[in-house]
Amino acid sequence: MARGNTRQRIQDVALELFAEQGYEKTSLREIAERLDVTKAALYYHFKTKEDIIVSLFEDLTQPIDDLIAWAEGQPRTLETKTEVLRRYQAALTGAEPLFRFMQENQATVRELSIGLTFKERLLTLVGLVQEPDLPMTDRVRCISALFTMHAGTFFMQNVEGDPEEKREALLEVAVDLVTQAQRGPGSSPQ
Amino acid sequence: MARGNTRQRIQDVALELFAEQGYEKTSLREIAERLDVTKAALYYHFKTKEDIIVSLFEDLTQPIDDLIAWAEGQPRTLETKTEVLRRYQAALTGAEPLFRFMQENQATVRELSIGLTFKERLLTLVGLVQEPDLPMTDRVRCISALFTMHAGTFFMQNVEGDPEEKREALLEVAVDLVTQAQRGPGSSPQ
Amino acid sequence: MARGNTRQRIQDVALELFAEQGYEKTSLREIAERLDVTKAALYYHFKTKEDIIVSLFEDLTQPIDDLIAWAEGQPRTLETKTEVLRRYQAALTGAEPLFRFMQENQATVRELSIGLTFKERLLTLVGLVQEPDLPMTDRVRCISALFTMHAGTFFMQNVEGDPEEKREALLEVAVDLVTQAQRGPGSSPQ
Amino acid sequence: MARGNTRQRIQDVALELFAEQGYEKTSLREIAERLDVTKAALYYHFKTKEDIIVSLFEDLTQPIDDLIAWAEGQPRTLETKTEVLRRYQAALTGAEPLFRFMQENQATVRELSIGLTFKERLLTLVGLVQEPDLPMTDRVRCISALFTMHAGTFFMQNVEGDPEEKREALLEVAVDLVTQAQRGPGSSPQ
DNA sequence: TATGAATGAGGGTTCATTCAT
DNA sequence: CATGAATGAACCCTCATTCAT
Repeated sequence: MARGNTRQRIQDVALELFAEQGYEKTSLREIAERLDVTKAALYYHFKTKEDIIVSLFEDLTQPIDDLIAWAEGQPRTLETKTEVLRRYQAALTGAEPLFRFMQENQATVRELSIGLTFKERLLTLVGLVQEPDLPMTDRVRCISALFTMHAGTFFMQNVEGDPEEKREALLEVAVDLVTQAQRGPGSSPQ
Repeated sequence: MARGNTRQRIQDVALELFAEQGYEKTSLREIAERLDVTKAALYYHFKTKEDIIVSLFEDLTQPIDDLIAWAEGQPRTLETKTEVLRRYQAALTGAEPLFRFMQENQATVRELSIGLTFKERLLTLVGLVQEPDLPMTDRVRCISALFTMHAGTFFMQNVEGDPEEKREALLEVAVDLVTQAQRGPGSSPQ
Repeated sequence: MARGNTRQRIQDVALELFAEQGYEKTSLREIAERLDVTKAALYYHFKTKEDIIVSLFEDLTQPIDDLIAWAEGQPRTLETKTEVLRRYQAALTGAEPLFRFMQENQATVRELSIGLTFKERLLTLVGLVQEPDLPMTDRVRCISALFTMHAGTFFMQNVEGDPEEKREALLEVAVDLVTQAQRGPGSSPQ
Repeated sequence: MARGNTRQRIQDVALELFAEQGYEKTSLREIAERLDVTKAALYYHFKTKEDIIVSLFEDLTQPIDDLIAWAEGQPRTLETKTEVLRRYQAALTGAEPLFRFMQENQATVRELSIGLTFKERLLTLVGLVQEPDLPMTDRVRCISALFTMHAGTFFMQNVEGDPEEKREALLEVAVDLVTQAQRGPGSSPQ
């Protein structure tokens, strides 16, 4: 019935299963069965199992690269930084299963070559919200800001409360951390 | 030569390989080969592959349970909370490979029954550094504090600087976050 | 651009690959890719993979059948025999890749039904250069004559020397063998 | 019942099937079934399918290396050369299925790394029955001598006659060729 | 304490082939 | 003439696990 969109359907089902059970524990047979096609059909659309996952990452990488590119063209003000955090959270929310998968399968992702690339991107992002030559404490604050949103997004699901409210709280704390780092040493509230 | 310590050696090698390559990608053959014994020998010491990993987690769980028990017997002052964070960081540092493994193989750990248990423990820990009925923002701060140390410990390896200094910075930021949360409602715009 | 010659191009590429890697190790995908068409396109020109190889053999069989037919119409003199060897060598040289393929993939060719046919043809050829009722030694000489050219053609590539000179030497030795067999029993140099 | 000899039995069955159907067309399933064991059992004894075939070749290589070593220690007389041929024929006869396999699966063997090695050995053998600086014709005679026995051994099965008698005839012709080459240029009966 | 030998299930991958368009 | 999409069968291989010794 549906046709021409098989590639997309493979990606969807694969992501769902990868996120649910992990990459290694998800077999191509499983993916194929859920799509009601043969394993061999998958190979018409993707050269290897790894190719499937890599294709998913490419879809993810783009928004982040866009964000980095945008930020690099802006003045490094608090407003820009806040906006970076806001957009990063949006990206996280928009591609939640993928990010969840990435967070929960780092050991796998690491061998994917794209894995390192992602860590680099995260470091780049950190660089964009922090001033140069900051004391270590403030650099940690910036890293913490990103992690708060990153990990928090997933961990907070175990916490009761309105999702929207939780998201806002995460962003607020992250912005707060970056703000404190912005003021630099000596200005932390006594 | 060495004798009676085979069980321990299996655990050591297993942890090392699990942390390096992930649980699913590490085969018993690999572990056995590195120990220069047969796969069958492993089965003398552990009933299944999962048993090996579970045994590792038990070694990890104890210190955290001790920490929780200790904290529950203390007054919930800032000093106590700071000490909780300090001790948690010590636990992290002392069992780094295991924590790293846990962080990078969540998808696997999740199915281990012990996995949920660990998330619960982390939530308990969060509860111990936060006052009841805190506004969402401050609850996020407490979560963030733990995550900062947790993820930071591993991520900071990609950042230049003296390890000791980095550790201290992580702790400081974490304590800072808890402190801010401590002041609780009334000090943040209500 | 080129048109109508696709069938020929398939044969060319197939032969090249079969000769290089063997029949079983050469996939239709490979052939198709090298021609920059789809696998399905091959099926427009050939009903099966085996059909491709059979078509190649047919092109080869003809010259040999012609040679046999010609020889059967000649008096069985030394001149005729020499000419048979000369023409056989010419056929070998002219269709080198195919003969090489045949020599190196006998196990495959054997199941091709055409395979037996070829061995028969070779035996027929042997019959044409040998007198009836020859002693075993002289029959071996005739077989040896054919083999010398056959295998020699390929093996001699590993030997240094001018190709033309090598070819002539092969023919000379083959003719020599047949000549010795011609003289029959009792005449071999004691 | 039988035990401890499984490795040997695998080799036997594998050789039989490889010789009969070719290497690529013989599946491990087939080998396993014929031995009434699981495919996995094969992998206990051999690391890969290729390993099986390589192990077969090693068993073959030894006698030839021995022959080469022996010949190199002898004076290069006609007697020695005759003995080389005789022993080579003995080796051929003793490991017939393997040689047959090798002859009929050259395309496969070629990629086996051991393949080239074998051609080298054959060239070495040729060197041992020929004087240095022989004219091309006589070098061809020496090559022809080896090929006569080599290919002849298998091809002669299609020829009627007592096997023993055929074998003797092959050897006689081979010795004859080497003898003619020995006398060198100018001595061949015109 | 350990090993040698084997198993059953399943993994990812490739192949020749088909057929509607 | 040719392609895009898919299939079914088979392939080699690896794994966790077992058990007699």
